[in-house]
Amino acid sequence: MNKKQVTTEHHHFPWDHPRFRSWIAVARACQLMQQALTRALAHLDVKPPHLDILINLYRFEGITQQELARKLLVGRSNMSMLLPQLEKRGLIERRGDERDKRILRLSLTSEGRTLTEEAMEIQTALIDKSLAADTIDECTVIAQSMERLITVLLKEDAEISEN
Amino acid sequence: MNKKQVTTEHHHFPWDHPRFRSWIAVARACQLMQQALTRALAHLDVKPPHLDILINLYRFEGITQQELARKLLVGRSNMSMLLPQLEKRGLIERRGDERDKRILRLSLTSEGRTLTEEAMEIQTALIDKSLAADTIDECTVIAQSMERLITVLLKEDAEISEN
DNA sequence: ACATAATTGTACAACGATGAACAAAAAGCA
DNA sequence: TGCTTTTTGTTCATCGTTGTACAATTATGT
Repeated sequence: MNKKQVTTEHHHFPWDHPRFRSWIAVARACQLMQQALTRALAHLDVKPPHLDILINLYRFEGITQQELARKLLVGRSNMSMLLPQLEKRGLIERRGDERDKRILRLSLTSEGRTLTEEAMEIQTALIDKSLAADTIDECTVIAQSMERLITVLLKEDAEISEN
Repeated sequence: MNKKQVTTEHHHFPWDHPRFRSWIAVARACQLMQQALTRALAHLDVKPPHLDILINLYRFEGITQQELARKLLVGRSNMSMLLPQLEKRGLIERRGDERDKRILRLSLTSEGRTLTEEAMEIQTALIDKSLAADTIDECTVIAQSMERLITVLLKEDAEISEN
């Protein structure tokens, strides 16, 4: 009994499948992290989607709504819903471009920048605590694996959009 | 210029922070995987939340709605919305427990089991393709890291719920 | 036993995300 | 130049998820 009889395992059930198990863990971890981040940011009246936007404006000043939506992997209509809210709160500015009157260039106000820095510190602290048991090497393995996966799936998306 | 002047890097920006970068990649990968899975399952008229339910009923026959919600990290009301849909489609059954008349015990019908097996194969194939570049060892590193993270955050949740 | 608290599932209102249809502007092309 | 196509952003109807309030049932404690 219990001897290794087969070298090519057949994985009758998905949860016996190493990649499947890994991915399930990744998905659950994401869900929990999202919930934890939502609570951690609540006192700033900022939710994860808002923070995603703010961080990208922090990095890429003058980006357009379209580019922002593409980076965040959401639809343009989503930006059309969220950005006016942030604008009314005085966190961001939307200025029309002179050369191309279709596009709106986005930037943080100084209050927006301050709030973003606060929120990023909270998020960084949460991530740090959650991954505290991992070495930097392990983090690098994870990052590279996920970036490969992102590349694979984005390439597929592009091919689908081509029709 | 460009000489290494500091040995203790201070990570002025989050995106220079290894753990932060790793986590951002994880989150984006999850988003893309969710979208890809939605498309891959569309022809079965099954969406990722449905599949999550079906897989858990496949593994844990006779589970209650409460337990199911806890496993899936969603609210009970969510189950109250989704399960009747699956029941009307003849994929699952809900039977009241005799000893405790509050709870409903869930199980798959034979059609539900068949559909679940089909859908799991699709999901497994997608995961396999997406993680094809990773060795089993790398997958194990990822799974262990994520499971540690899940443990950490679940423990926090429990402490918060205690009040 | 009885009253109170906790658990389980449901109903509903509120919020967020999505995709399709639309208008305005720019680019491509004859 | 004029016409069509593409790009950019908005609006709106729809769907999914959440949290709260509620009813029914069970557990707890005196």
